[in-house]
Amino acid sequence: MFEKSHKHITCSTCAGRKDSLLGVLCQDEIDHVNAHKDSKHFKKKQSLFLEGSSPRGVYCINDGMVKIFKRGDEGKEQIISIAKSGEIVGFKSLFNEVPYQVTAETLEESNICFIGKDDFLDMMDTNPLLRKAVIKELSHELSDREDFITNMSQKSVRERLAFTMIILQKIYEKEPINLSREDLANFVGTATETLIRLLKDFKEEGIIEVHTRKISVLNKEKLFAIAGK
Amino acid sequence: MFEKSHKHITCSTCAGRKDSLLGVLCQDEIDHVNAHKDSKHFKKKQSLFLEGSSPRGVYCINDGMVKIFKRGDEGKEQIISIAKSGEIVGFKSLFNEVPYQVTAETLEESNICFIGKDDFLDMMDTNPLLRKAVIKELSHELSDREDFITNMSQKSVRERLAFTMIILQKIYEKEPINLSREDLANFVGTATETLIRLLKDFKEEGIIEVHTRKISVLNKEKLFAIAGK
DNA sequence: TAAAAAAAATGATATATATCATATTTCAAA
DNA sequence: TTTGAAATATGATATATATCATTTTTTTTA
Repeated sequence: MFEKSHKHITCSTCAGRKDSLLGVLCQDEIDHVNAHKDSKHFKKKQSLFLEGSSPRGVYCINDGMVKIFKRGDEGKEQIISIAKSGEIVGFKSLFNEVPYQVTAETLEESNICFIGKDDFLDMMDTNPLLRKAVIKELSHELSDREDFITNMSQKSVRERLAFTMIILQKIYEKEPINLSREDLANFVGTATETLIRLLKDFKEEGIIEVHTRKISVLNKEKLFAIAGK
Repeated sequence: MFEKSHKHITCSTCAGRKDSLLGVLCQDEIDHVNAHKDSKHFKKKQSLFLEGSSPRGVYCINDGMVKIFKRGDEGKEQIISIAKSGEIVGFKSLFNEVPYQVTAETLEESNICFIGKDDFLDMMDTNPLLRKAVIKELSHELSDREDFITNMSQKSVRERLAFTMIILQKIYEKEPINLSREDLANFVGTATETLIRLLKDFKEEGIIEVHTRKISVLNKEKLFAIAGK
């Protein structure tokens, strides 16, 4: 059940934590985080942090969804990833000692906890498992991005849309994909109008079903076939 | 002077090491690496490792240049980065426990040392500085890739070429850029013919000078202006 | 519930870039 | 030095996709 209040969210009962980076923490550490973190309720379209600002800590999504994007020269967003419950965002720039290179903004109402930089870095120093998990996560994201680059450069928009729908379906699981056409376009890396037209094609080909903005995948196999590899 | 033999390369006299990831090692560690590593001479177009194969260690470029690329569905290469003397390649997949996601191949004759997986991971466990350096490097590369994605999706080929030339000039320093047109195209993410035509434009605009395959940048400012941001 | 604003959809058009074909130049090997 | 192969270059053409304009639908707010 969605909790709207500013009430404290308890780490030990946080459903997402187990499979997150913080799943490796011991009880002492969880207690410490729990005591020091900040629980906050975010409305839709609120930002957690902005590209160019200085990192002060990490954000732990208890409930909700967050888009991570960069702005190009003309201000157009390129969505890099979408994070949901159980995921931790904003830790990359912590190690880099540079301002955030991306912006994080909620896609829907969300409950998100904030863990201060020092608390997080201290845990990194003392907990080898956390360290390993962070390094592994960074490596994983890196190869993800390299895939993304290759897709961007070699696939058509139609192929990329199929690929993106597969990713989004994993994120939304049983729920229909619920993103604005503009966000979708900014994830695929295309113009909104082009995206809308391709979506129509997919609809006519029986690959997806659309209810206003919500999109359900009907034929995953076809998506795979279009996306390639 | 370029050393062609299979002779051992000595870490303590390796010019590149100081500013590399391994610049943080203490004397003991350097001695250990020096005793355990493998020095190898690579001819042009030899691969260090292949996408899909299992990581066995890391490669430390003493002298030479290496391209890192992925193959798209149709086998076309997308160059992700170019590494040169002093850089270490192939460490990402080490932490990921997955096969290499990219291929590394020499662009010219190179002397490259190989450090076994266990040796490297052991140092990571015992040397906090190395750990920090690796994490920082991963974070840095990550934001690099995210820039790359945004450029790919929002810039024209002409803009991307300008951007790529700026990067390449940093890599080649005073030397002219020495890459095949195909490699250049595969870095920019375009067709070879398109790349050649744009190169011709740049030449006619006095931005670059071309001697067969070697390209010198004459007007860096113009490149910046075209690349944007 | 109506009015206003935002998002989605459609249409017409322009163009950057890919693709295919062919010619020319450069390089390597005999 | 000649020969063949590979790389580079040029030309012609097709098309996917961006862009701009407008309409329709949906959502938000008063």
